Amino acid sequence: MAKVEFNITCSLCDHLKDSLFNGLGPEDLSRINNNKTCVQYKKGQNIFYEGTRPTGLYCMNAGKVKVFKNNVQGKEFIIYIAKPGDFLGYRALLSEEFYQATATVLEDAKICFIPKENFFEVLQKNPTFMKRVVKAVCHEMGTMEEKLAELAHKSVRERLAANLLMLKETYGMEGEGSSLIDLALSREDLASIVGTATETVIRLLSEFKSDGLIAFEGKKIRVIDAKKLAKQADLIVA
Amino acid sequence: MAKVEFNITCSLCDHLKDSLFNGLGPEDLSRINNNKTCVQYKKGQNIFYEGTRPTGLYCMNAGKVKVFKNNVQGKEFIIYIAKPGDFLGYRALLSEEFYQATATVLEDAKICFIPKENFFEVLQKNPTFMKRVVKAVCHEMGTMEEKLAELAHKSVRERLAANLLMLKETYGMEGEGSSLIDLALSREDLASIVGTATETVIRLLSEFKSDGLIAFEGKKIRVIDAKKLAKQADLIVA
DNA sequence: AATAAAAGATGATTTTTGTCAGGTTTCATC
DNA sequence: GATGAAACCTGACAAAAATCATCTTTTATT
Repeated sequence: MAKVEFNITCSLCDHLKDSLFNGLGPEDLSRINNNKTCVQYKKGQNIFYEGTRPTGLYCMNAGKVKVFKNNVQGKEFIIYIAKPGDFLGYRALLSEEFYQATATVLEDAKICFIPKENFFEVLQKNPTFMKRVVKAVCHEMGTMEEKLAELAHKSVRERLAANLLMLKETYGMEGEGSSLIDLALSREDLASIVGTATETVIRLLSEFKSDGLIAFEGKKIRVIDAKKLAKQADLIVA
Repeated sequence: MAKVEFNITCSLCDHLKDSLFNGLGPEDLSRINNNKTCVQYKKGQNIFYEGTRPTGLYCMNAGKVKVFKNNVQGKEFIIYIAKPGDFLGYRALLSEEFYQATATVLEDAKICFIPKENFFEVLQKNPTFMKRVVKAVCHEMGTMEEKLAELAHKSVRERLAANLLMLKETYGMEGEGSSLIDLALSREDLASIVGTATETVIRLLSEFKSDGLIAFEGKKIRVIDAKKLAKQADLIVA
């Protein structure tokens, strides 16, 4: 599959407002813009690989990308799912380490690549931007701490419920009293998010479905009763 | 218990070399030094509480502190253990959020407090320092990603072995062919690190002991056979 | 030193979850 | 629209780990 390039101007990007680049002065933004390369990726293509060295920053313009680690037996654990406006691969770039995870396209994506020189240049010249990045990184760390504690002490049922709610928050399209998670996730991917076996996810999902908490809509999941789902997540055993 | 203050000069601090303050110019360092308050804490005392707002940065001079989250049933999960030279509470400070975890003294500690104004002042005036902090934060994030994947897909036995090795790396005092983990951890605390029940830790530890992988020395654990322990950790089931 | 409290240990039991094996359905491709 | 592959589903079973109960040892406190 050949790389399909495209172009887009940062200042006109639909997702600038959701991105950390938002608020950058015209000079800084054009420095980013003039040095970036934009590529279209198909579902299943890889953006970067665990164990390789980062050479720049990826910024999502369209689609969804999963960032995951493989364990010895080849089981995946999905660390996060990137959506338009998100940065990709900044952790390894900023810690000056190799990538510790692999990024694979879940839904056809358009992603811009900013060479590290240009990113670091803007970062160093612009303390406000630097501060914003630090704040975002530390916030992200907080959600990871949350996940750690959850993984340590919650049951699979609770974690699945909690993750469905989290996905709803991030990818939910609100309907009348319900919300569609706009993300074509396989059961296997969902299992890799929750940290469990695919079969277990399947069983629990159909339980949630028969209890009227969720519904299936093609490849997507609709959250029908967020309150009951929250009860399942919170270990408020009643 | 009354607060016991003490004083120490940053530039003369034994742990400056291990700290992120290392490399700071004399002017910046004295700004930190002149505004800090140093307090001695006894085992069991709390440094900060989940849900409260950070007002500055803690910097460890002596002792050990655990940073943990409590779940609904009161089960602890220990996110990390801070040692001399480490910063404490910087995540919530930099993300401008409430503390998401509680910090409690494990071994009598001396901890300096730097008001956030002064810390931010130095951070903003000194891009090199800022860069060093970002790098450290992102590195820390990497270890958390590692932990997440481990928690998701490894067995308790593997996680316990992996954590013992990690503790050895950080707190190990090297002896002849063995290494003492210089940390007075209760079985309960160890369980909170691994993310399991206390009884399970007790059982596995005594297995490791009878297999000659570790030995007990008072409240501390000596790693006798790191290689075999690594085999237990890696899921190289052979 | 006596006592209480906390930490550590062990056994029995139950629950949860992973694994394996066998199905069906869905989807993409020729 | 046939074919193969991938995804999805279900049941049976085994393994891992949590829970509960009880007991011993260690540590702290009066």
